[in-house]
Amino acid sequence: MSHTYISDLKNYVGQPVTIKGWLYNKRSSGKIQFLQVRDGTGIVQGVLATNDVSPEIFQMCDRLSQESSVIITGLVREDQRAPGGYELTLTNVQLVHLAEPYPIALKEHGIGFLMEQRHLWLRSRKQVAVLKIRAEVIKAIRNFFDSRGFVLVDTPILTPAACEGTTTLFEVGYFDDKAYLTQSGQLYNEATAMALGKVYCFGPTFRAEKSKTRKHLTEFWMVEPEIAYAELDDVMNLAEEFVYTIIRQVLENRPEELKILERDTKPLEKIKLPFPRLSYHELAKLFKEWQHNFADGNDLGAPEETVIGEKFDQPLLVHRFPMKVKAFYMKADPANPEVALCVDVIAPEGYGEIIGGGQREDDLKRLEEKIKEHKLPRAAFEWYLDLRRYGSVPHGGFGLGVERTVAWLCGTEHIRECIPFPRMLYKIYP
RNA sequence: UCCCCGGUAGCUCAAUGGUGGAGCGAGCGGCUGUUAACCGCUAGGUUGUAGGUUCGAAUCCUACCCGGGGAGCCA
Repeated sequence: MSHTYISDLKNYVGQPVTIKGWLYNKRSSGKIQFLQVRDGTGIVQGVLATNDVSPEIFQMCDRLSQESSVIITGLVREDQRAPGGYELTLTNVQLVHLAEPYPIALKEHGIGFLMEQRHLWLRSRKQVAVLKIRAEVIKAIRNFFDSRGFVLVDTPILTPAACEGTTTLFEVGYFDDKAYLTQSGQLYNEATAMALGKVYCFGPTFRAEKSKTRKHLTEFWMVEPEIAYAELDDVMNLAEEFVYTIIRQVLENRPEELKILERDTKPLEKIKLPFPRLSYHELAKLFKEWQHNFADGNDLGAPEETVIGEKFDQPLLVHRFPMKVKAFYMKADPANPEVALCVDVIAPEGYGEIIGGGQREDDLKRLEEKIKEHKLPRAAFEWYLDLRRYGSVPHGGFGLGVERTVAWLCGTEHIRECIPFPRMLYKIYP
């Protein structure tokens, strides 16, 4: 049986249509009922009058519970009184399943309760809007790289050792051995970039750190481009064009969803290329001027990200951090070996670091020293060292966190709403 | 892992040492244009768990469990 989607109703004014969906809300005045039905593409109000349908159908509708699945048929009319501008004069309502009393009412709920009901919470308007924007961000990401000659290469989820050796990994059994869930595809991407030139990987990433903040998930999605023959400036240029392209595409294609989320789009509209760039030391000097208590030499923390969010209305590229606070594979700046050729992109409005990346160490000897300094198991990195033995070239790339980006664009308080089923510290249900 | 806050009806909350309530939701009834509709009635509770103080504990104390917020680390 063919049916129409609510998002297409504007093309059917004056015609009868059938909608298949779920009852979002209902109001009744005895002889007239208003059924609000959602189908994933939108919500439409159906008007049910005693004159238009049989008494059996009218009585059945009077008993409909929230989220009951229904198939409704009626004439499409334009009406200012209807939410959405269009409504259906119903001629038939078919009950598919009468829902049990629905736990999520159309009112305020606590976050703990909603997270327990995540599988049902996803049906509500704002959650649907967030998921559509997430899909748009992912589409923008893939389109950006695909249209620029990058090849999508999937890196492994199960890995034999820590990529960076610093953060805590999820350990899993691997036959008689141990394996770890990936925390980054970068090292493998360096290998594939030497094969294909420009590559990107896009997949889930796992961090077993006991982080408990609005910016952390234990399972999150990351896109990581890697480019052979690229230096830090190339990486920074790519990163800012990339972020800008995502913003423009979401503003262009998802205005309705941003509106549902009550996102003030002005701060997003005014983002322009190029983004401001500061070296770590320039930024440290600014912190001093602003009388912000910042220990020069440390990595940026949440308080610093908040200050940056207040002082800059554009994404900020911070480059050349001290080597000490960065991973072993970072290449030192020939002009000042104390700092790394790396870059973080800090989103405005306090959303923090959305990109981390830079140029990789391409010299065999220096990389061997760094592995020793960081006390990493050399044997696990022999293949990685091979990349510096056979045609080593300058190269670099970055990683962008999808949920942090979606949280920023949607203006959500917490990134847990930006992935369908978030995994967080001690939370894995549903 | 550390610091702070909380746990009372299905949900959101009130009751601050003296008879546990309201709104929403649910059930029943009313209403022909509702916008989180409205009006009336009904049901709904071992106050997170265990112990302690007290004539008397939702309320004070201790431990534990669970949740929320923040820090560090990171995307």
